[in-house]
Amino acid sequence: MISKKKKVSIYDIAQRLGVSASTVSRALQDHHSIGAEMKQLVRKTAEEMDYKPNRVALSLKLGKNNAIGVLVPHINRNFFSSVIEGIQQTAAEKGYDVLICQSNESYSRECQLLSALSQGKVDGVIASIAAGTQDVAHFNRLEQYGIPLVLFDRVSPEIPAAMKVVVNDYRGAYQVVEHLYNQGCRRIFHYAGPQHVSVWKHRLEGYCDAMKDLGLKTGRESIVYGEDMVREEGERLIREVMRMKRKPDAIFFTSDFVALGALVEMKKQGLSAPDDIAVVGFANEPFDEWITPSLTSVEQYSCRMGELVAKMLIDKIDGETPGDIVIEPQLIVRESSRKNKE
Amino acid sequence: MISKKKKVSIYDIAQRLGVSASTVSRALQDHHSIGAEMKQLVRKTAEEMDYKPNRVALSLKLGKNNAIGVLVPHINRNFFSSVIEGIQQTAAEKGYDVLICQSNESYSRECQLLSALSQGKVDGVIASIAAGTQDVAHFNRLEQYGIPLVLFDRVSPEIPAAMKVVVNDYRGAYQVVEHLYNQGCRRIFHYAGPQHVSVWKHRLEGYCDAMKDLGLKTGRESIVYGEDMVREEGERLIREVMRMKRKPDAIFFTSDFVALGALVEMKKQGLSAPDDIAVVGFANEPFDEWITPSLTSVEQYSCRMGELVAKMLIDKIDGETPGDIVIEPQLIVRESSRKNKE
DNA sequence: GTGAAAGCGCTAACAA
DNA sequence: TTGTTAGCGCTTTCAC
Repeated sequence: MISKKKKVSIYDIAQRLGVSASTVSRALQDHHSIGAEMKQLVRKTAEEMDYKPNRVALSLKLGKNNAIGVLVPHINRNFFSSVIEGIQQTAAEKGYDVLICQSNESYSRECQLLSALSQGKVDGVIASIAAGTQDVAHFNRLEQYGIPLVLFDRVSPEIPAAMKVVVNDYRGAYQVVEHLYNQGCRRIFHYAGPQHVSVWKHRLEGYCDAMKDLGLKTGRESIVYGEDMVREEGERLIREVMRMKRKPDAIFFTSDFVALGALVEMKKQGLSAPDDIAVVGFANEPFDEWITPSLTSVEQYSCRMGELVAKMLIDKIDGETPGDIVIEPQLIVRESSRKNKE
Repeated sequence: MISKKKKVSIYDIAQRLGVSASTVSRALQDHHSIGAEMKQLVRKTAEEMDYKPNRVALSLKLGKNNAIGVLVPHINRNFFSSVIEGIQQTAAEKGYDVLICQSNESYSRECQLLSALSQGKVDGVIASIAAGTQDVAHFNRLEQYGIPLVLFDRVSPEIPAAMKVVVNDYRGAYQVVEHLYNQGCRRIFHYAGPQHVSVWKHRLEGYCDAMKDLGLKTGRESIVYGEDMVREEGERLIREVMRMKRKPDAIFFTSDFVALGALVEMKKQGLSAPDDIAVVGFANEPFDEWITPSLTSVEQYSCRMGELVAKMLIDKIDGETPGDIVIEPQLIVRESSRKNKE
């Protein structure tokens, strides 16, 4: 390997030109106190010498990194990678770098990562809380260090200083039940997620209220609590349902993946959706429209969510105090729940 | 908002303890020249004062960032987000931060981002070349600045200094053709991607060689060149195929998304896969096994790829010179091409 | 075993 | 219009 070229600094330029470093610095910043010819000359020389400003030095000096940290449960999940895409987009436009971390849904990992993010590399943090997290004190600590925090999707009321961007999960769930009701379903079950996670809690509330408002009963049997929200849980549920004397005529899953498992198992068991049991998911994963039957779900506008959340954080970094945002979700009706063919 | 607490530095600790900053620094690093009691005291005080080392200052001083830059065409694509997940995992284990950028397949954006990544924030770069890129000089420039580069998946032979991690696309494609041949297909078409992208070029080569070795003809008609490799192109292709006098009995798509479009359009046109036309994709996207018929594809071990690529870059940063890696892909046979029911 | 001082690359008072 | 200087927070030689 040939010589690793020494990086060129403003001092090198200054020396070559016989001026001081500050002149070079100012010229490069287009400072008004520098003459046009000088600016021209400096810029030309910088170009020639292939000068690149050192952003680390800049950060240290200015106390500003132009970087934001993003902490999510998983990168490789359509919802989160879409949000990240949105964050990236907006951040890049505003000149911010994006530092990515994943908690793997683990509380201890989340603590570690937040602590690392407090070590001065980022100007603010965007996060979505891990499923394994019950105590959120570590998030509040961030603000103590003066690092603005914006939460999205999985939020907590116990982090007062954080701004929030969420989907109206309550409304989304409510609409799902209404839709199922309109399709003629009356015995509607709900597969709920762990209740310490905000989104799953709100969806359950939406389900319960809608059922009540429509005069439908929700009993012990009609609400099932999931754990990891993976495909296998959906398959398991269907096997359980097969053993029930009074089967549901619809199941509203709080996750597309669990719903997918259910659809697969239903096929295996000779049950049809929507005719035997209507099925609805949540999150509108891309595969929803490709599977058979295609899966009714709730769109959360994840990419847009990322854009909003990034904009909100950057505004906060700039000293503004934007308000929380609630995104209205949209029910996407597909084959798995459409009984009235119109 | 209450007072933004001033960050505590080693000087604050030193002052409180009536010792010098260097003592504190050394104590914190467990330097041998510091007495056990002193170390103990410093650590306790640091804890009490909630001291967090400033990693920016560290970077500047040491000339080492413990950060790597990742530049991909799109974050929100299963293949890339899986690779990123793998990169993240390994990087985190080795104490590296991960900075994410996306080129959106655009050449000019890729140039900009690489230039930004040369500004001293990262110790090395991992990249996969944008589809819009023909000239790769900007990648070679990185090495001039002494920033190690590792390419994955979409690579180029014209970037000599970069290490590479790729899938054996040639073998993957070759195996697809063999498989289709064994299923009785003889008129096998290939939907190829833009040929300046390495992976698509190699897949085409594998296809051509396999066809030749098996004594099958490949004519002008049998190779179709795609552009953006999206669903719609698959649908379009099937409509074109409908107009042909001699239809293919199999189509090997170089992308699962295009294959998906084809399957959808085939259903609409009343064609069945694999009976009328066997269909194979590439990349083994998660939805492949959920759609009907399930889609035969080629697994690329993307998450593992991310781990390897991160390890390789970090080794390179540490001054080692690891060799290129070729991952052997695996053909996953599913309904869309399985004619002999065994 | 501990302290003083230089310096990583840059900016921004303050001087001239 | 330009130069001098201090300092962002840290490590590390060199001295004691």
